[in-house]
Amino acid sequence: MTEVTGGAVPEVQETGRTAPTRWLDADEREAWLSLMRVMARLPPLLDAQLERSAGLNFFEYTILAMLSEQEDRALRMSRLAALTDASPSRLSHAARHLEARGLLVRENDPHDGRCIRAVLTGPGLEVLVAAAPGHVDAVRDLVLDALDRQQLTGLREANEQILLRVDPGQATRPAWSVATSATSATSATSATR
Amino acid sequence: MTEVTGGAVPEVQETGRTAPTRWLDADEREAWLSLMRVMARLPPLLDAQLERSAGLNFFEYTILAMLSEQEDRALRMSRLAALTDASPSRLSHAARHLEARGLLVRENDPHDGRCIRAVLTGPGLEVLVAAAPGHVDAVRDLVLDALDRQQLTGLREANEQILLRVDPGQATRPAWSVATSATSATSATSATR
DNA sequence: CATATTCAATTGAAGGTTCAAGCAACTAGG
DNA sequence: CCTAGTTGCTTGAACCTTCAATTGAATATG
Repeated sequence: MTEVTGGAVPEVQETGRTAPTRWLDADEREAWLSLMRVMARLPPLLDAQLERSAGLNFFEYTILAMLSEQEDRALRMSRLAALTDASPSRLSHAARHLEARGLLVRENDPHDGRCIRAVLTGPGLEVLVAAAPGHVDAVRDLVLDALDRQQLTGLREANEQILLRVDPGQATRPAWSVATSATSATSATSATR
Repeated sequence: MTEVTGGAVPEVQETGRTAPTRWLDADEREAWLSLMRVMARLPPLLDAQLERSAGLNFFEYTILAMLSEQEDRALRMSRLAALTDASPSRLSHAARHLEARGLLVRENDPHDGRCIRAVLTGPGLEVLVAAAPGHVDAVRDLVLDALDRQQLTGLREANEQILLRVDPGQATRPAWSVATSATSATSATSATR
């Protein structure tokens, strides 16, 4: 069988070059394992909650939330794809579904014939507003309320370091400031102030 | 449009009950957003690296890694599903693919006619061993080497708190101890000590 | 011992994501 | 201009995951 992560093992790399390959020590393994398990278990739970209570999956919810945060409730598809961490193709398929349900419409951009603006409809906003509280509660129950302020900061700091590697361009971050969180978006609800 | 996360908004819950719904403050939003983005971007990158270099996806790699950590290179399907955070169905489909490629075999468990033991084959171990270094390098590049020891601990602590909520039974944790990380497993390679 | 229930695993269909073209509309070079 | 190349988006096929239904084996109940 195997003792794990101990000795260095020269091995062929992806590129074909040889390298030492540093295996993981105990701390690194525990940290990596915990992240793997969160990544595996959390998204299905959020999906399920939204699916049950609003007939949306997490990705569809995020799309509507992003649109609701815009002043004109609209975004170009390419920008929307970046904000939702989705490929153009994935967004295009999802937008077709949402459009078929009347939750958004797509229209040509007058400034650039190539671009298409996705616009949140009234019914789309209604569905989002109805789904938001349950979703926020789920995020609280599963994530935020499990952490004290220090742990919250620790989580954020680590994840932001990781994002520097994983998403070097930081393409997905909204330019203006911060207001990207899919959850927050939803408060499109009431607080118009 | 919307100012976000500010005011409390009475709203109907999933269960139909009324509740205040505490929106997210700035720190919570930033933390949650960073986690969402890591969950969205990291898995595809690991998948792509493994797919290119070994013709495996992350899930298939994890299956082989889990098996390689066992003394007899075998696990019952249900146990394997728990260890890999997968549904029985998902594992069954994946096992069929891996078996078709000769990387594992499934045989009846003599102790319980209902159970099936998945066993890693020689070629399966070879594929895993060939894939391991590149995968570990990717995990280092994208995650571990982005963090100092304190951040690593912070990440782990927060994720373990989250897992207490997300996976109350802790069903997926290997009983014996720690050696679950998919990455570590791979060192089945050399270190037999 | 017959029957009902639970458990382990599989199956096929439905739904979502990725991948590799492909099609317009814009832009730059000659 | 006009041609070549780039950009924004869509499409269909292949792939993977989920969901509901099913089989067979073990266990519990009367």
